[in-house]
Amino acid sequence: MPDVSGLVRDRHRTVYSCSSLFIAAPHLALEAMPASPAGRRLLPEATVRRLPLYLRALTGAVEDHQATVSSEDLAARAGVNAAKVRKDLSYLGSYGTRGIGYDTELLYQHLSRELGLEHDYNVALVGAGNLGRALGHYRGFTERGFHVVAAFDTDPAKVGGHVGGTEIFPMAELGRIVKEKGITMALLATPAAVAQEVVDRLVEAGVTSVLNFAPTMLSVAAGISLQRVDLAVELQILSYYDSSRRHRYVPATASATS
Amino acid sequence: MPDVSGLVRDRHRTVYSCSSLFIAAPHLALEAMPASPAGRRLLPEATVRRLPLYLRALTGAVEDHQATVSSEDLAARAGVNAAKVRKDLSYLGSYGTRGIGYDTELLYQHLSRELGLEHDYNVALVGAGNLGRALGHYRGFTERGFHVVAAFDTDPAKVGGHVGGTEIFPMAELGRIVKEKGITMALLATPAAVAQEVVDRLVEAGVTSVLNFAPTMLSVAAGISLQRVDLAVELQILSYYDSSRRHRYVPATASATS
DNA sequence: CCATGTGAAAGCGTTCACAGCG
DNA sequence: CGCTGTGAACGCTTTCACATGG
Repeated sequence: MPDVSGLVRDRHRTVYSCSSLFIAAPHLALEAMPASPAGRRLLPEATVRRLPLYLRALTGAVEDHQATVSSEDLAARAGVNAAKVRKDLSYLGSYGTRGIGYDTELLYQHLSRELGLEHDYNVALVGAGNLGRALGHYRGFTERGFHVVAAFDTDPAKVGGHVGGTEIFPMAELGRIVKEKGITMALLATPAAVAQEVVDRLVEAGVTSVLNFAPTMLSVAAGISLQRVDLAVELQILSYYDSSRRHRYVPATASATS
Repeated sequence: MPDVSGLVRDRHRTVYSCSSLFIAAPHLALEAMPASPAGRRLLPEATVRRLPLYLRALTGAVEDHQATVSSEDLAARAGVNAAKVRKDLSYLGSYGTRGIGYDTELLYQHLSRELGLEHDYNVALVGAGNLGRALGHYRGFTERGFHVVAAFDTDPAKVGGHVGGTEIFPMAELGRIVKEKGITMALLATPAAVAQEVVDRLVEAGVTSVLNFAPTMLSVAAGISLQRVDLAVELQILSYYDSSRRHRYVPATASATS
Protein backbone atom coordinates (compact mmCIF):
# COMPACT_ATOMS: atom_id res chain seq x y z
CA MET A 1 0.00 0.00 0.00
CA PRO A 2 1.62 3.26 -1.09
CA ASP A 3 1.35 6.37 0.99
CA VAL A 4 -1.85 8.00 -0.10
CA SER A 5 -2.63 9.57 3.23
CA GLY A 6 -2.34 12.98 1.69
CA LEU A 7 -5.01 12.11 -0.80
CA VAL A 8 -7.88 11.68 1.57
CA ARG A 9 -8.22 15.09 3.03
CA ASP A 10 -11.89 15.81 3.12
CA ARG A 11 -13.55 13.48 5.55
CA HIS A 12 -16.90 15.23 5.34
CA ARG A 13 -19.49 13.58 3.18
CA THR A 14 -21.23 16.63 1.87
CA VAL A 15 -20.73 16.67 -1.85
CA TYR A 16 -23.33 14.05 -2.56
CA SER A 17 -25.80 15.05 0.11
CA CYS A 18 -28.91 16.49 -1.43
CA SER A 19 -28.56 20.04 -0.36
CA SER A 20 -24.98 20.69 -1.46
CA LEU A 21 -24.72 18.62 -4.60
CA PHE A 22 -25.89 21.38 -6.88
CA ILE A 23 -23.43 23.79 -5.37
CA ALA A 24 -20.45 21.48 -5.38
CA ALA A 25 -20.97 19.95 -8.80
CA PRO A 26 -23.65 21.69 -10.83
CA HIS A 27 -22.72 19.91 -14.06
CA LEU A 28 -23.57 16.60 -12.39
CA ALA A 29 -27.04 17.82 -11.76
CA LEU A 30 -27.55 18.19 -15.47
CA GLU A 31 -25.76 15.15 -16.75
CA ALA A 32 -25.83 12.35 -14.24
CA MET A 33 -28.77 12.91 -11.97
CA PRO A 34 -31.81 12.93 -14.15
CA ALA A 35 -34.43 11.43 -11.92
CA SER A 36 -33.53 10.99 -8.31
CA PRO A 37 -34.81 13.09 -5.45
CA ALA A 38 -32.70 11.29 -2.85
CA GLY A 39 -29.29 11.58 -4.51
CA ARG A 40 -27.34 10.24 -7.41
CA ARG A 41 -28.56 7.28 -9.36
CA LEU A 42 -26.81 3.94 -8.78
CA LEU A 43 -23.92 3.15 -11.07
CA PRO A 44 -24.09 0.12 -13.37
CA GLU A 45 -23.02 -2.97 -11.47
CA ALA A 46 -20.20 -3.72 -13.88
CA THR A 47 -18.82 -0.24 -13.26
CA VAL A 48 -18.99 -0.64 -9.49
CA ARG A 49 -16.93 -3.82 -9.75
CA ARG A 50 -14.21 -1.94 -11.63
CA LEU A 51 -13.95 1.17 -9.47
CA PRO A 52 -11.82 -0.59 -6.83
CA LEU A 53 -9.43 -1.60 -9.62
CA TYR A 54 -9.10 1.99 -10.76
CA LEU A 55 -8.49 3.03 -7.18
CA ARG A 56 -5.65 0.54 -6.94
CA ALA A 57 -4.30 1.61 -10.32
CA LEU A 58 -4.25 5.19 -9.08
CA THR A 59 -2.11 4.28 -6.09
CA GLY A 60 0.36 2.94 -8.65
CA ALA A 61 0.29 6.25 -10.50
CA VAL A 62 0.86 8.06 -7.21
CA GLU A 63 3.91 5.89 -6.54
CA ASP A 64 5.22 6.81 -9.97
CA HIS A 65 4.72 10.49 -9.16
CA GLN A 66 2.30 11.04 -12.02
CA ALA A 67 0.32 14.21 -11.42
CA THR A 68 -2.16 13.21 -14.12
CA VAL A 69 -3.19 9.94 -15.73
CA SER A 70 -4.77 9.37 -19.11
CA SER A 71 -7.56 6.86 -19.61
CA GLU A 72 -5.05 4.84 -21.61
CA ASP A 73 -2.63 4.80 -18.71
CA LEU A 74 -5.27 3.91 -16.12
CA ALA A 75 -6.61 1.21 -18.39
CA ALA A 76 -3.21 -0.42 -18.74
CA ARG A 77 -2.70 -0.38 -14.98
CA ALA A 78 -6.17 -1.77 -14.25
CA GLY A 79 -6.15 -4.36 -17.01
CA VAL A 80 -9.13 -3.04 -18.96
CA ASN A 81 -9.45 -0.94 -22.10
CA ALA A 82 -9.44 2.83 -22.27
CA ALA A 83 -12.99 3.21 -23.60
CA LYS A 84 -14.30 1.37 -20.56
CA VAL A 85 -12.35 3.60 -18.21
CA ARG A 86 -13.71 6.74 -19.82
CA LYS A 87 -17.27 5.44 -19.83
CA ASP A 88 -17.04 4.34 -16.21
CA LEU A 89 -15.56 7.62 -15.03
CA SER A 90 -18.08 9.60 -17.03
CA TYR A 91 -20.82 8.15 -14.82
CA LEU A 92 -19.19 9.93 -11.88
CA GLY A 93 -19.13 13.26 -13.68
CA SER A 94 -16.49 15.01 -15.71
CA TYR A 95 -13.36 15.08 -13.65
CA GLY A 96 -10.90 14.89 -16.53
CA THR A 97 -9.29 17.60 -18.61
CA ARG A 98 -9.45 17.18 -22.38
CA GLY A 99 -6.03 16.99 -23.90
CA ILE A 100 -4.47 16.25 -20.48
CA GLY A 101 -6.14 13.42 -18.59
CA TYR A 102 -7.32 13.02 -15.00
CA ASP A 103 -5.73 14.67 -11.98
CA THR A 104 -4.39 11.67 -10.08
CA GLU A 105 -5.06 12.99 -6.62
CA LEU A 106 -8.46 14.43 -7.39
CA LEU A 107 -9.67 11.28 -9.09
CA TYR A 108 -8.47 9.19 -6.18
CA GLN A 109 -10.51 11.31 -3.82
CA HIS A 110 -13.59 11.09 -5.97
CA LEU A 111 -13.39 7.33 -6.41
CA SER A 112 -12.74 6.86 -2.73
CA ARG A 113 -15.78 8.87 -1.80
CA GLU A 114 -17.93 7.28 -4.46
CA LEU A 115 -17.11 3.86 -3.01
CA GLY A 116 -18.00 5.01 0.47
CA LEU A 117 -14.42 4.63 1.65
CA GLU A 118 -14.19 8.04 3.31
CA HIS A 119 -14.87 6.31 6.61
CA ASP A 120 -13.78 2.96 8.04
CA TYR A 121 -16.02 -0.03 8.68
CA ASN A 122 -16.32 -2.34 11.66
CA VAL A 123 -16.52 -5.93 10.51
CA ALA A 124 -17.53 -9.16 12.23
CA LEU A 125 -15.94 -12.47 11.40
CA VAL A 126 -18.33 -15.39 11.88
CA GLY A 127 -16.79 -18.83 11.94
CA ALA A 128 -13.23 -19.23 13.23
CA GLY A 129 -12.37 -22.42 11.37
CA ASN A 130 -9.49 -22.64 8.93
CA LEU A 131 -10.84 -20.15 6.46
CA GLY A 132 -12.15 -17.82 9.16
CA ARG A 133 -8.83 -17.69 10.99
CA ALA A 134 -7.05 -16.89 7.75
CA LEU A 135 -9.44 -14.06 7.02
CA GLY A 136 -8.87 -12.74 10.52
CA HIS A 137 -5.15 -12.63 9.91
CA TYR A 138 -5.37 -11.10 6.46
CA ARG A 139 -3.81 -7.65 6.56
CA GLY A 140 -5.38 -6.36 3.38
CA PHE A 141 -8.64 -5.65 5.18
CA THR A 142 -7.35 -3.31 7.87
CA GLU A 143 -5.07 -1.58 5.38
CA ARG A 144 -8.14 -0.62 3.41
CA GLY A 145 -10.23 0.51 6.33
CA PHE A 146 -12.15 -2.67 7.13
CA HIS A 147 -11.51 -3.53 10.78
CA VAL A 148 -12.36 -6.96 12.07
CA VAL A 149 -13.41 -6.03 15.59
CA ALA A 150 -15.09 -9.26 16.70
CA ALA A 151 -15.06 -12.93 15.80
CA PHE A 152 -17.70 -15.53 16.63
CA ASP A 153 -17.73 -19.30 16.82
CA THR A 154 -19.93 -22.02 18.30
CA ASP A 155 -16.98 -24.10 19.49
CA PRO A 156 -16.51 -23.44 23.24
CA ALA A 157 -12.85 -24.38 22.85
CA LYS A 158 -12.31 -21.44 20.52
CA VAL A 159 -14.36 -18.90 22.47
CA GLY A 160 -12.17 -16.60 24.53
CA GLY A 161 -9.26 -17.16 22.18
CA HIS A 162 -8.07 -14.72 19.57
CA VAL A 163 -7.69 -14.61 15.84
CA GLY A 164 -5.23 -12.00 14.62
CA GLY A 165 -5.69 -9.84 17.71
CA THR A 166 -9.47 -10.09 17.67
CA GLU A 167 -11.34 -11.82 20.48
CA ILE A 168 -13.56 -14.80 19.66
CA PHE A 169 -17.02 -14.56 21.21
CA PRO A 170 -19.73 -17.21 21.52
CA MET A 171 -22.48 -17.06 18.93
CA ALA A 172 -24.98 -16.26 21.67
CA GLU A 173 -23.33 -12.86 22.09
CA LEU A 174 -23.61 -11.99 18.42
CA GLY A 175 -26.59 -9.67 18.68
CA ARG A 176 -25.27 -7.76 21.64
CA ILE A 177 -21.74 -7.26 20.36
CA VAL A 178 -22.73 -6.31 16.83
CA LYS A 179 -24.82 -3.52 18.30
CA GLU A 180 -22.25 -2.48 20.91
CA LYS A 181 -19.39 -2.27 18.46
CA GLY A 182 -21.38 -0.69 15.65
CA ILE A 183 -20.67 -3.54 13.26
CA THR A 184 -22.30 -3.23 9.84
CA MET A 185 -20.39 -5.77 7.76
CA ALA A 186 -19.70 -9.46 8.23
CA LEU A 187 -17.38 -12.08 6.81
CA LEU A 188 -19.36 -15.31 6.83
CA ALA A 189 -17.04 -18.32 7.05
CA THR A 190 -19.23 -20.92 8.73
CA PRO A 191 -20.12 -24.36 7.38
CA ALA A 192 -22.72 -24.16 4.61
CA ALA A 193 -25.33 -25.94 6.71
CA VAL A 194 -25.69 -23.10 9.22
CA ALA A 195 -24.93 -20.14 6.95
CA GLN A 196 -28.54 -19.12 6.33
CA GLU A 197 -29.38 -19.22 10.01
CA VAL A 198 -26.31 -17.14 10.84
CA VAL A 199 -26.93 -14.54 8.17
CA ASP A 200 -30.49 -14.13 9.46
CA ARG A 201 -29.14 -13.40 12.93
CA LEU A 202 -26.55 -10.98 11.57
CA VAL A 203 -29.18 -9.04 9.67
CA GLU A 204 -31.46 -8.96 12.66
CA ALA A 205 -28.60 -7.53 14.71
CA GLY A 206 -28.08 -4.71 12.24
CA VAL A 207 -25.53 -5.96 9.74
CA THR A 208 -26.33 -4.69 6.24
CA SER A 209 -23.43 -6.08 4.17
CA VAL A 210 -22.26 -9.68 4.09
CA LEU A 211 -19.37 -11.34 2.30
CA ASN A 212 -20.30 -15.02 2.10
CA PHE A 213 -17.52 -17.61 1.90
CA ALA A 214 -19.78 -20.57 2.65
CA PRO A 215 -20.47 -22.70 -0.42
CA THR A 216 -24.20 -22.17 -0.39
CA MET A 217 -26.85 -19.77 -1.62
CA LEU A 218 -28.26 -17.34 0.91
CA SER A 219 -31.32 -15.17 0.72
CA VAL A 220 -31.61 -11.86 2.49
CA ALA A 221 -34.17 -9.09 2.57
CA ALA A 222 -34.06 -6.27 0.05
CA GLY A 223 -31.66 -3.58 1.22
CA ILE A 224 -29.07 -6.05 2.48
CA SER A 225 -25.97 -6.51 0.29
CA LEU A 226 -24.53 -9.92 -0.27
CA GLN A 227 -21.37 -10.83 -2.15
CA ARG A 228 -20.27 -14.40 -2.59
CA VAL A 229 -16.71 -15.73 -2.74
CA ASP A 230 -16.78 -19.40 -3.66
CA LEU A 231 -13.32 -20.91 -3.97
CA ALA A 232 -14.41 -24.32 -5.24
CA VAL A 233 -16.51 -22.69 -7.95
CA GLU A 234 -13.52 -20.72 -9.18
CA LEU A 235 -11.48 -23.90 -9.46
CA GLN A 236 -14.29 -25.64 -11.31
CA ILE A 237 -14.40 -22.79 -13.81
CA LEU A 238 -10.67 -23.22 -14.37
CA SER A 239 -11.28 -26.94 -14.74
CA TYR A 240 -13.82 -26.32 -17.49
CA TYR A 241 -11.45 -24.20 -19.55
CA ASP A 242 -8.62 -26.61 -18.91
CA SER A 243 -10.61 -29.53 -20.24
CA SER A 244 -11.86 -27.34 -23.10
CA ARG A 245 -8.32 -26.85 -24.26
CA ARG A 246 -7.86 -30.58 -24.29
CA HIS A 247 -11.15 -31.67 -25.81
CA ARG A 248 -13.09 -28.82 -27.26
CA TYR A 249 -12.66 -26.04 -29.73
CA VAL A 250 -10.84 -23.10 -28.17
CA PRO A 251 -10.68 -19.92 -30.23
CA ALA A 252 -7.37 -18.12 -30.37
CA THR A 253 -7.52 -15.13 -28.06
CA ALA A 254 -5.19 -12.33 -27.15
CA SER A 255 -3.25 -12.69 -23.93
CA ALA A 256 -5.57 -12.71 -20.97
CA THR A 257 -5.36 -10.21 -18.15
CA SER A 258 -6.55 -10.58 -14.60
CA MET B 1 -20.68 -33.16 0.73
CA PRO B 2 -23.30 -35.81 0.11
CA ASP B 3 -22.43 -39.24 -1.15
CA VAL B 4 -22.38 -38.95 -4.88
CA SER B 5 -19.79 -41.62 -5.44
CA GLY B 6 -22.32 -43.72 -7.29
CA LEU B 7 -22.90 -40.88 -9.73
CA VAL B 8 -19.49 -40.77 -11.29
CA ARG B 9 -19.23 -44.14 -12.88
CA ASP B 10 -17.65 -43.56 -16.23
CA ARG B 11 -14.12 -42.33 -15.77
CA HIS B 12 -13.25 -42.57 -19.45
CA ARG B 13 -13.32 -39.39 -21.36
CA THR B 14 -14.60 -40.66 -24.63
CA VAL B 15 -17.97 -39.10 -25.18
CA TYR B 16 -16.60 -35.77 -26.25
CA SER B 17 -13.58 -37.02 -28.09
CA CYS B 18 -13.95 -36.47 -31.79
CA SER B 19 -14.29 -40.02 -32.94
CA SER B 20 -16.95 -41.23 -30.55
CA LEU B 21 -19.11 -38.17 -30.14
CA PHE B 22 -21.38 -39.03 -33.00
CA ILE B 23 -21.87 -42.52 -31.67
CA ALA B 24 -22.43 -41.61 -28.05
CA ALA B 25 -24.62 -38.57 -28.55
CA PRO B 26 -25.73 -38.15 -32.13
CA HIS B 27 -28.30 -35.47 -31.30
CA LEU B 28 -25.50 -33.28 -30.00
CA ALA B 29 -23.85 -33.43 -33.35
CA LEU B 30 -26.93 -31.89 -34.89
CA GLU B 31 -27.88 -29.39 -32.23
CA ALA B 32 -24.87 -28.21 -30.32
CA MET B 33 -21.82 -28.68 -32.48
CA PRO B 34 -22.37 -26.56 -35.52
CA ALA B 35 -18.93 -25.45 -36.48
CA SER B 36 -16.03 -27.07 -34.73
CA PRO B 37 -13.78 -29.72 -36.13
CA ALA B 38 -11.98 -30.22 -32.83
CA GLY B 39 -14.99 -30.79 -30.61
CA ARG B 40 -17.88 -28.93 -29.07
CA ARG B 41 -18.00 -25.19 -29.14
CA LEU B 42 -17.24 -23.33 -25.90
CA LEU B 43 -20.19 -22.49 -23.69
CA PRO B 44 -21.06 -18.87 -22.95
CA GLU B 45 -18.96 -17.61 -20.07
CA ALA B 46 -21.99 -16.71 -17.98
CA THR B 47 -23.20 -20.28 -18.33
CA VAL B 48 -19.85 -21.74 -17.31
CA ARG B 49 -19.94 -19.71 -14.11
CA ARG B 50 -23.32 -21.19 -13.21
CA LEU B 51 -22.64 -24.86 -13.96
CA PRO B 52 -20.82 -25.39 -10.65
CA LEU B 53 -23.86 -24.00 -8.86
CA TYR B 54 -26.13 -26.46 -10.63
CA LEU B 55 -23.76 -29.25 -9.72
CA ARG B 56 -24.01 -28.27 -6.08
CA ALA B 57 -27.76 -27.94 -6.33
CA LEU B 58 -27.93 -31.46 -7.73
CA THR B 59 -26.08 -32.88 -4.73
CA GLY B 60 -28.86 -31.34 -2.66
CA ALA B 61 -31.45 -33.08 -4.80
CA VAL B 62 -29.56 -36.35 -4.38
CA GLU B 63 -29.66 -35.90 -0.61
CA ASP B 64 -33.41 -35.39 -0.81
CA HIS B 65 -33.71 -38.60 -2.85
CA GLN B 66 -35.21 -36.89 -5.84
CA ALA B 67 -34.87 -39.09 -8.91
CA THR B 68 -35.69 -36.15 -11.17
CA VAL B 69 -35.49 -32.39 -10.83
CA SER B 70 -37.43 -29.75 -12.72
CA SER B 71 -35.79 -26.57 -13.96
CA GLU B 72 -37.93 -24.76 -11.38
CA ASP B 73 -36.54 -26.94 -8.61
CA LEU B 74 -32.93 -26.64 -9.72
CA ALA B 75 -33.35 -22.90 -10.10
CA ALA B 76 -34.61 -22.52 -6.55
CA ARG B 77 -31.71 -24.55 -5.19
CA ALA B 78 -29.11 -22.67 -7.23
CA GLY B 79 -30.56 -19.22 -6.64
CA VAL B 80 -31.31 -18.36 -10.27
CA ASN B 81 -34.48 -18.45 -12.35
CA ALA B 82 -35.86 -21.41 -14.23
CA ALA B 83 -35.54 -19.92 -17.71
CA LYS B 84 -31.83 -19.48 -17.15
CA VAL B 85 -31.44 -23.08 -16.02
CA ARG B 86 -33.21 -24.40 -19.11
CA LYS B 87 -31.23 -22.19 -21.45
CA ASP B 88 -27.94 -23.13 -19.82
CA LEU B 89 -28.69 -26.84 -19.87
CA SER B 90 -29.89 -26.67 -23.45
CA TYR B 91 -26.36 -25.69 -24.47
CA LEU B 92 -25.21 -29.10 -23.23
CA GLY B 93 -27.81 -30.93 -25.25
CA SER B 94 -31.26 -32.20 -24.42
CA TYR B 95 -30.96 -34.27 -21.29
CA GLY B 96 -34.39 -33.49 -19.88
CA THR B 97 -37.73 -35.19 -20.43
CA ARG B 98 -40.69 -32.97 -21.27
CA GLY B 99 -43.39 -33.22 -18.67
CA ILE B 100 -40.96 -34.77 -16.18
CA GLY B 101 -37.72 -32.84 -15.73
CA TYR B 102 -34.09 -33.90 -15.60
CA ASP B 103 -32.80 -37.24 -14.31
CA THR B 104 -30.82 -36.16 -11.26
CA GLU B 105 -28.06 -38.70 -11.59
CA LEU B 106 -27.68 -38.40 -15.33
CA LEU B 107 -27.54 -34.62 -15.23
CA TYR B 108 -24.96 -34.74 -12.47
CA GLN B 109 -22.76 -36.94 -14.60
CA HIS B 110 -23.11 -34.71 -17.63
CA LEU B 111 -22.35 -31.51 -15.72
CA SER B 112 -19.42 -33.16 -14.01
CA ARG B 113 -17.94 -34.25 -17.28
CA GLU B 114 -18.69 -30.95 -19.00
CA LEU B 115 -16.74 -29.16 -16.26
CA GLY B 116 -13.79 -31.52 -16.68
CA LEU B 117 -14.29 -32.95 -13.20
CA GLU B 118 -14.12 -36.61 -14.25
CA HIS B 119 -10.52 -36.59 -13.11
CA ASP B 120 -8.72 -34.94 -10.19
CA TYR B 121 -6.20 -32.11 -10.43
CA ASN B 122 -2.85 -31.60 -8.75
CA VAL B 123 -2.55 -28.08 -7.46
CA ALA B 124 0.38 -25.98 -6.26
CA LEU B 125 0.05 -23.42 -3.52
CA VAL B 126 2.47 -20.53 -3.97
CA GLY B 127 2.97 -18.27 -0.97
CA ALA B 128 2.54 -19.72 2.51
CA GLY B 129 1.66 -16.48 4.31
CA ASN B 130 -1.60 -16.01 6.17
CA LEU B 131 -3.83 -16.40 3.19
CA GLY B 132 -1.77 -19.18 1.68
CA ARG B 133 -1.81 -21.25 4.84
CA ALA B 134 -5.57 -20.88 5.06
CA LEU B 135 -6.00 -22.07 1.51
CA GLY B 136 -3.76 -25.02 2.26
CA HIS B 137 -5.99 -26.02 5.15
CA TYR B 138 -9.25 -25.52 3.31
CA ARG B 139 -10.96 -28.87 2.95
CA GLY B 140 -13.33 -27.85 0.20
CA PHE B 141 -10.60 -28.25 -2.41
CA THR B 142 -9.71 -31.88 -1.80
CA GLU B 143 -13.36 -32.79 -1.38
CA ARG B 144 -13.94 -31.61 -4.92
CA GLY B 145 -10.93 -33.28 -6.47
CA PHE B 146 -8.38 -30.49 -6.30
CA HIS B 147 -5.35 -31.79 -4.41
CA VAL B 148 -2.79 -29.35 -3.09
CA VAL B 149 0.32 -31.50 -3.51
CA ALA B 150 3.03 -28.90 -3.03
CA ALA B 151 3.47 -25.49 -1.43
CA PHE B 152 6.19 -22.94 -2.14
CA ASP B 153 7.59 -19.97 -0.26
CA THR B 154 10.69 -17.80 -0.38
CA ASP B 155 11.02 -17.65 3.40
CA PRO B 156 13.73 -20.18 4.46
CA ALA B 157 12.06 -20.39 7.87
CA LYS B 158 8.92 -21.80 6.26
CA VAL B 159 10.62 -24.15 3.81
CA GLY B 160 10.62 -27.72 5.05
CA GLY B 161 7.54 -27.07 7.16
CA HIS B 162 4.03 -28.14 6.26
CA VAL B 163 0.72 -26.51 5.55
CA GLY B 164 -2.24 -28.82 6.01
CA GLY B 165 -0.16 -31.93 5.37
CA THR B 166 1.58 -30.50 2.33
CA GLU B 167 5.31 -29.88 2.35
CA ILE B 168 6.61 -26.36 1.74
CA PHE B 169 9.38 -26.19 -0.86
CA PRO B 170 11.71 -23.32 -1.73
CA MET B 171 10.74 -21.27 -4.77
CA ALA B 172 13.89 -22.46 -6.53
CA GLU B 173 12.40 -25.95 -6.70
CA LEU B 174 9.18 -24.76 -8.33
CA GLY B 175 9.97 -25.80 -11.87
CA ARG B 176 11.25 -29.24 -10.95
CA ILE B 177 8.41 -30.15 -8.58
CA VAL B 178 5.61 -28.86 -10.78
CA LYS B 179 6.87 -31.17 -13.52
CA GLU B 180 7.55 -34.11 -11.22
CA LYS B 181 4.14 -34.02 -9.57
CA GLY B 182 2.20 -33.25 -12.73
CA ILE B 183 0.81 -30.01 -11.38
CA THR B 184 -1.40 -28.08 -13.78
CA MET B 185 -3.15 -25.61 -11.47
CA ALA B 186 -1.86 -23.07 -8.97
CA LEU B 187 -3.23 -21.01 -6.11
CA LEU B 188 -1.27 -17.77 -6.16
CA ALA B 189 -1.15 -16.19 -2.71
CA THR B 190 2.08 -14.22 -2.82
CA PRO B 191 2.49 -10.48 -2.23
CA ALA B 192 1.29 -8.45 -5.20
CA ALA B 193 4.79 -7.21 -5.96
CA VAL B 194 6.11 -10.61 -7.01
CA ALA B 195 2.92 -12.13 -8.40
CA GLN B 196 3.68 -11.48 -12.09
CA GLU B 197 7.15 -12.95 -11.79
CA VAL B 198 5.77 -16.01 -10.02
CA VAL B 199 3.00 -16.61 -12.51
CA ASP B 200 5.52 -16.43 -15.33
CA ARG B 201 7.57 -19.16 -13.68
CA LEU B 202 4.49 -21.28 -13.06
CA VAL B 203 3.45 -21.07 -16.68
CA GLU B 204 6.94 -21.87 -17.85
CA ALA B 205 6.90 -24.96 -15.63
CA GLY B 206 3.69 -26.18 -17.24
CA VAL B 207 0.86 -24.76 -15.15
CA THR B 208 -2.10 -23.82 -17.35
CA SER B 209 -4.67 -22.60 -14.79
CA VAL B 210 -4.09 -20.04 -12.07
CA LEU B 211 -6.33 -18.76 -9.31
CA ASN B 212 -4.89 -15.39 -8.32
CA PHE B 213 -5.44 -14.10 -4.78
CA ALA B 214 -2.83 -11.35 -5.01
CA PRO B 215 -4.36 -7.89 -5.31
CA THR B 216 -2.85 -7.13 -8.68
CA MET B 217 -3.46 -7.60 -12.39
CA LEU B 218 -1.54 -10.34 -14.10
CA SER B 219 -1.03 -11.01 -17.77
CA VAL B 220 -0.50 -14.46 -19.20
CA ALA B 221 -0.19 -15.90 -22.66
CA ALA B 222 -3.25 -17.00 -24.60
CA GLY B 223 -4.22 -20.51 -23.63
CA ILE B 224 -3.56 -19.96 -19.93
CA SER B 225 -6.61 -19.53 -17.70
CA LEU B 226 -6.61 -16.97 -14.97
CA GLN B 227 -9.30 -16.33 -12.37
CA ARG B 228 -9.00 -13.59 -9.79
CA VAL B 229 -10.27 -13.59 -6.20
CA ASP B 230 -9.80 -10.19 -4.65
CA LEU B 231 -11.11 -9.94 -1.12
CA ALA B 232 -10.55 -6.23 -0.66
CA VAL B 233 -12.39 -5.51 -3.90
CA GLU B 234 -15.41 -7.48 -2.68
CA LEU B 235 -15.51 -5.44 0.50
CA GLN B 236 -15.22 -2.20 -1.44
CA ILE B 237 -18.18 -3.25 -3.57
CA LEU B 238 -20.18 -3.84 -0.39
CA SER B 239 -19.01 -0.47 0.83
CA TYR B 240 -20.37 1.20 -2.31
CA TYR B 241 -23.83 -0.27 -1.90
CA ASP B 242 -23.78 0.45 1.81
CA SER B 243 -23.05 4.10 1.24
CA SER B 244 -25.57 4.12 -1.61
CA ARG B 245 -28.28 3.15 0.80
CA ARG B 246 -27.30 6.04 3.03
CA HIS B 247 -26.72 8.73 0.42
CA ARG B 248 -27.99 7.75 -2.97
CA TYR B 249 -31.15 6.56 -4.59
CA VAL B 250 -31.66 2.85 -4.13
CA PRO B 251 -34.49 1.26 -6.06
CA ALA B 252 -36.67 -1.22 -4.20
CA THR B 253 -35.69 -4.71 -5.28
CA ALA B 254 -36.91 -8.18 -4.49
CA SER B 255 -34.95 -10.09 -1.87
CA ALA B 256 -31.45 -10.77 -3.06
CA THR B 257 -29.99 -14.22 -3.38
CA SER B 258 -26.38 -15.24 -3.31
C1' DC C 1 -51.29 -32.27 -19.32
C1' DC C 2 -46.81 -30.61 -17.96
C1' DA C 3 -42.15 -29.23 -18.20
C1' DT C 4 -38.55 -28.89 -21.63
C1' DG C 5 -36.28 -26.56 -25.37
C1' DT C 6 -36.04 -22.46 -28.10
C1' DG C 7 -36.92 -18.54 -31.20
C1' DA C 8 -37.75 -13.70 -30.38
C1' DA C 9 -37.61 -9.58 -27.59
C1' DA C 10 -35.69 -6.87 -24.15
C1' DG C 11 -31.98 -5.41 -21.35
C1' DC C 12 -27.05 -4.66 -20.26
C1' DG C 13 -22.42 -3.99 -21.08
C1' DT C 14 -18.74 -3.11 -24.30
C1' DT C 15 -16.65 -1.04 -28.05
C1' DC C 16 -16.40 2.26 -31.72
C1' DA C 17 -15.71 6.57 -33.53
C1' DC C 18 -15.78 11.21 -33.31
C1' DA C 19 -17.55 15.69 -31.61
C1' DG C 20 -16.10 18.86 -28.23
C1' DC C 21 -13.07 21.30 -25.54
C1' DG C 22 -8.99 22.67 -23.02
C1' DC D 1 -3.38 18.94 -31.28
C1' DG D 2 -4.58 15.44 -27.76
C1' DC D 3 -7.57 13.30 -24.78
C1' DT D 4 -11.99 13.35 -22.72
C1' DG D 5 -16.88 12.51 -22.88
C1' DT D 6 -20.59 10.35 -25.30
C1' DG D 7 -24.12 9.01 -28.72
C1' DA D 8 -24.61 4.97 -31.59
C1' DA D 9 -23.60 0.27 -32.93
C1' DC D 10 -22.70 -4.12 -31.52
C1' DG D 11 -22.68 -8.36 -28.98
C1' DC D 12 -23.69 -10.95 -25.04
C1' DT D 13 -27.07 -12.25 -21.43
C1' DT D 14 -31.48 -12.58 -19.61
C1' DT D 15 -36.22 -13.05 -19.93
C1' DC D 16 -40.47 -14.06 -22.20
C1' DA D 17 -43.74 -16.95 -24.17
C1' DC D 18 -45.05 -20.80 -26.49
C1' DA D 19 -44.47 -24.73 -29.70
C1' DT D 20 -43.03 -29.33 -28.90
C1' DG D 21 -43.22 -33.82 -27.41
C1' DG D 22 -43.07 -37.52 -23.80
